[in-house]
Amino acid sequence: MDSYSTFQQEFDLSMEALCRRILERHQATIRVRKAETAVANLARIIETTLVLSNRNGFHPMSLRDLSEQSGLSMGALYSYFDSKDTLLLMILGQVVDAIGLVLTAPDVAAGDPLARLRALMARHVYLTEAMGPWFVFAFMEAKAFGKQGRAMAVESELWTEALLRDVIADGINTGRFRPVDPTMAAALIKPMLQDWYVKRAKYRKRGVEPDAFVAVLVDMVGNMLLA
Amino acid sequence: MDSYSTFQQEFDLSMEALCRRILERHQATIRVRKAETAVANLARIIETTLVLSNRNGFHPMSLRDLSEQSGLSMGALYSYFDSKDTLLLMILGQVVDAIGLVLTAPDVAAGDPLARLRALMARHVYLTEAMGPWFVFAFMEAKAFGKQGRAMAVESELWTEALLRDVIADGINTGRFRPVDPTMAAALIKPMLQDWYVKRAKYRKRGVEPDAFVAVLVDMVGNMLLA
DNA sequence: ATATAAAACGAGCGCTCGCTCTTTTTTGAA
DNA sequence: TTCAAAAAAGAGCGAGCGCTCGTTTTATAT
Repeated sequence: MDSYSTFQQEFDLSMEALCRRILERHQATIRVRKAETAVANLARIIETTLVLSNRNGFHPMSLRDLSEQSGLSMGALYSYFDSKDTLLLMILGQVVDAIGLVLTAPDVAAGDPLARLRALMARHVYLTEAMGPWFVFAFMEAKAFGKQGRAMAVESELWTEALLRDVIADGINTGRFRPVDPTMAAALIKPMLQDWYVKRAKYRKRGVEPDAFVAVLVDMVGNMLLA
Repeated sequence: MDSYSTFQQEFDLSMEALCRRILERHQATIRVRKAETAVANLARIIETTLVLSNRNGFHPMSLRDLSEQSGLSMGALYSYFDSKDTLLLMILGQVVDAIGLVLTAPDVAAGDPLARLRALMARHVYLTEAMGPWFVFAFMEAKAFGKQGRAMAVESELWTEALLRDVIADGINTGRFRPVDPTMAAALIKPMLQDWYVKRAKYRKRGVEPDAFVAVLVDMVGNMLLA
């Protein structure tokens, strides 16, 4: 029931849906008026950007490469963003947007601490499974956007960590968890969650599916924390 | 006794020592003959490269930036490497070199499984503490070197993971650890170790020192694995 | 069928990049 | 003090970058 397939039904994180959100947030700079056309081409642009950037990095990707691979001309590209940096910001912004959408959705805050922790971790794994290339991009390229990008990344990191920390603190206060330092425990759980998308290829090669990963994670974290 | 300060006495990972190793490995391309001069300037070059690259990325760093910040002319720089890619390779290669040096050193393989696991994790934390910017650089820029760099990174990742996996498997076979999947356990421990250098600023801000981090890690992993 | 607006096109602009090469400075043995 | 070798210097080169803009193609309404 609380599996990846039900997650996919609950949240629409398809390329089309994500690009529709991007169009909304960047109406001011996108010069194409017909939403249908704009979303379709944004999808082509961003899909290609994620592939090329996750191969060699965003900076090495030239806009001529992007033009060639996406099938849109240089001029057409610049109908959708006013600078290469804006393209980067579109993707980063949508990642932050999706994190907020998924991790603050209701029902995460119900049940006993371990169940809530499980739900939070599962959501994180499922979210990054659905938007793998987006998260890899954000993780690797946040610093390329200078102070603003770095600050955005740090803020998002600390925010997710705080969600974990609060659940752990609750577990300790109700006596279900050992009296560990909740901040440190959260700080150590976060990188395990991130590993799912940063090293996705490794898990794929070993045949580990999202739900199997969540199961192992819950087992390990449970033993780490339970009194 | 088994602390960061004793580690520092055991392994010389000073900038000078590391650059001397780089000079040895790249004698063929480095045109400066006097070792003393070469090591001193390599140190300036690499120190500056790490600072500039970890700020905005290796590709965005121009060699004119590097020249200006390091105080060496364009011509002088090209006495130490024959291309920007070679400079990247020098740093990546020295990271791999140091991993091999530190993690295969004797005495890691003695004692009971948890002690050996502790020793391995401590060494990893201390190594990445001593060479923080090097590891951040390698982590972020490995893909910028195409297939060769990616392969190097994956190989190094799996090699370290295998060390963890073998100790965990031993622990399970001798009945000291719970019967978990050793590969998955190792796969989850690795990102916690990497977090120490990837998010170093966060831990610094919270006043967490290397030995404190190791202590928390051992506590958590111990509860994760002990029968 | 025609007019008009929307969208896509792609050669070309100015500029900065990685890299080279001649010249100048520094070094150290005689 | 001299002078040849070693090292550093930095202007200059062609290539390729991000980005623009006059033109052409496509879509839509009359």
